[in-house]
Amino acid sequence: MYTKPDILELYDKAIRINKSCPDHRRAFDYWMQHNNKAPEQSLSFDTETTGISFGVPSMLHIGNTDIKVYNIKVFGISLAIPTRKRIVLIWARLGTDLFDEAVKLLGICGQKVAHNARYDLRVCKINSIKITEETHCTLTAARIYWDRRQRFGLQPLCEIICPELSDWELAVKSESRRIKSKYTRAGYPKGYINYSFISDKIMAEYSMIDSFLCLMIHCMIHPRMQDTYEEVYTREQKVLKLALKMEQQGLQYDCRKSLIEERKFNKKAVILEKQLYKIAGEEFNIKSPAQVLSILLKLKIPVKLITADSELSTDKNLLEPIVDHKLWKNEKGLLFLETLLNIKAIYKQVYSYLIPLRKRAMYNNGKIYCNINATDTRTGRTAVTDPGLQTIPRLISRRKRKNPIRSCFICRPGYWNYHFDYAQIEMIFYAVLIGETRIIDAYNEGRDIYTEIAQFTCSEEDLEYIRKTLGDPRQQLKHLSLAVLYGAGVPGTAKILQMPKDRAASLLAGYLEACPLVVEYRNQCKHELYTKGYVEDFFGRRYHIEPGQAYKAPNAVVQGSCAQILKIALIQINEYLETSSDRARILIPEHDEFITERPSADRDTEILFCRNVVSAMQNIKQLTDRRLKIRVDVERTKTNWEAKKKLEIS
DNA sequence: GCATGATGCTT
DNA sequence: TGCGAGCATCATGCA
Repeated sequence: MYTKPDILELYDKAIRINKSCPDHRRAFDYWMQHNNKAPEQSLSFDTETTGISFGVPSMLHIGNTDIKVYNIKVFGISLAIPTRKRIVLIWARLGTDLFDEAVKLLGICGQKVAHNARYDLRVCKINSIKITEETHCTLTAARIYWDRRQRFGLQPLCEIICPELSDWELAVKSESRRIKSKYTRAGYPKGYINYSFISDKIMAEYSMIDSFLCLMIHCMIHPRMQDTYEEVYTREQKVLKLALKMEQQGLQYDCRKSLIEERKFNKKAVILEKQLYKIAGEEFNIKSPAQVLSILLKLKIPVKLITADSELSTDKNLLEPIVDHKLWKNEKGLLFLETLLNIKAIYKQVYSYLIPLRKRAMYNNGKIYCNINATDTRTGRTAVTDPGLQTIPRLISRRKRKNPIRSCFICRPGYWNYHFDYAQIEMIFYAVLIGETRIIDAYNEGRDIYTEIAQFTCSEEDLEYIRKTLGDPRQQLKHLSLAVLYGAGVPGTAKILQMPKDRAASLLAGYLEACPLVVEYRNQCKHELYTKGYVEDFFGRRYHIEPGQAYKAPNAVVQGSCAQILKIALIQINEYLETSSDRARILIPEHDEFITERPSADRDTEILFCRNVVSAMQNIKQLTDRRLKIRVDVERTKTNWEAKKKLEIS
């Protein structure tokens, strides 16, 4: 058995930087003054690394060669260990005895604490550092305890908790800048310099305070988590682990197919570019809004056509109607706009998706890894970054064709992918929230809610107008309903539905008149914001919003509640998978959808698997309490995401 | 080199 | 009076 005193003894023999560091003295004083009590057998830690991207090696550009460097390496660990009488801070650099002891300590005793634990746990895993106990995350706790309006890096948190200690990272920041510019001047490539270049003295002062603050924050918040937010907090703890697991699985990506599509797009783009320059009479940078505007003005487009909020703009939503409804009486001009929109759509596909995704996959044997951020958003939604896999296009805009990007995401050999999608969950939650029984009833009886909404909110005249100028009324009413939920006013409605303001105003007025509960709920929110300063979601989680921005409240409550449901579902699906013999895995969450994979098997077990997942998604107390059975659509594919087909399981 | 604005993709 | 939550790209202006 390894105990704390061992490392403390070792520490006594090691460098004693804290004796001479004023920052540390201030930190100790602060701790003693506020008499913070740390949980028994706890310690906080922080890892210092030489790189920050996961799954993607950093690239060094040296001369004409690109060199791949897998450089996410721990080069140091700092610990803050509370003992009965004092708090011991340790900075241990890779290669020292102290480092080895620190690693051992992480592996055995007591409760661990880290700020943004997901990151540190990931780093430790990659570097084969074992962390046995549950790790608490101060970032997660801070997000829950305060509200989600602000960022909660360690420094901003410090401003809230202990402003007198909040300038501890200045030295390391300025040193980092100094070294970077020195090496850059000497011709070293970008990204070559990291914190491991900084002297041990400065690094130690910085890093020890870092983990100390983390411990202090934990001591302050954790008891309150247990009192008030136990359910929410333990849920986030579980999701944290699952996010880590999903991040490390990666998604299969077909680089060859991607490259082929890329070339097709580029070929088209070259032709279109030539056409565009010919019409314009000169070459210009199509990616620059300013240059596009000047060309448009040169072609003498009526200024009011491209004006939004009294400012000139080249926004797609502004330009598209001009082409679609021939609002500009100029054949050449319309051709210009049409070509421009097509080129921009192609650029989007190629530069935002195809190229970045392919590059990532190429360096990782056809796998794409991402960051799954389960806590760090205002409403508690899960965000996926680096790359942002939640925004892969469904259709190519303007052409309304199936998008080739989705066909590049392929199933692993021998596996099927299953997509589980909550049907219209946000609208239903909204209906429940405001008590709109007409929508709930329609949903429960299996009717389409937007068709229903269209019937009781629109006059015949409006419906006729929509049908004539915009197309399918159901789709438009869906847009309108969501816009209302998001708090859009007349200008917003006009923009979303691409109609004149007076028409939008009457449509919106009709909608609100037919749904008085919408207005009533908005007023209720406003009242709560004025009296209490926050609104609560179905889980008792609070959203602090300025009363002046009350229009944001309904959306926060709905989106927040849905995010919680998704998290509960994630945990329950995982629980099922762990007990089943399916060898199935959750690949990634996408707002109101889960993508999973499972080895191919016969139809019976497949249906059973789907039913179990679906029931894990439906059997949620907060749903059943409200007599809600949210429909879950299941789709499956054995090739790629674009080819997925609906699967009936009932 | 960095911050900011404009734009566009998702739900 | 009012356009929710995200992420990613590129151009531009400033230091």
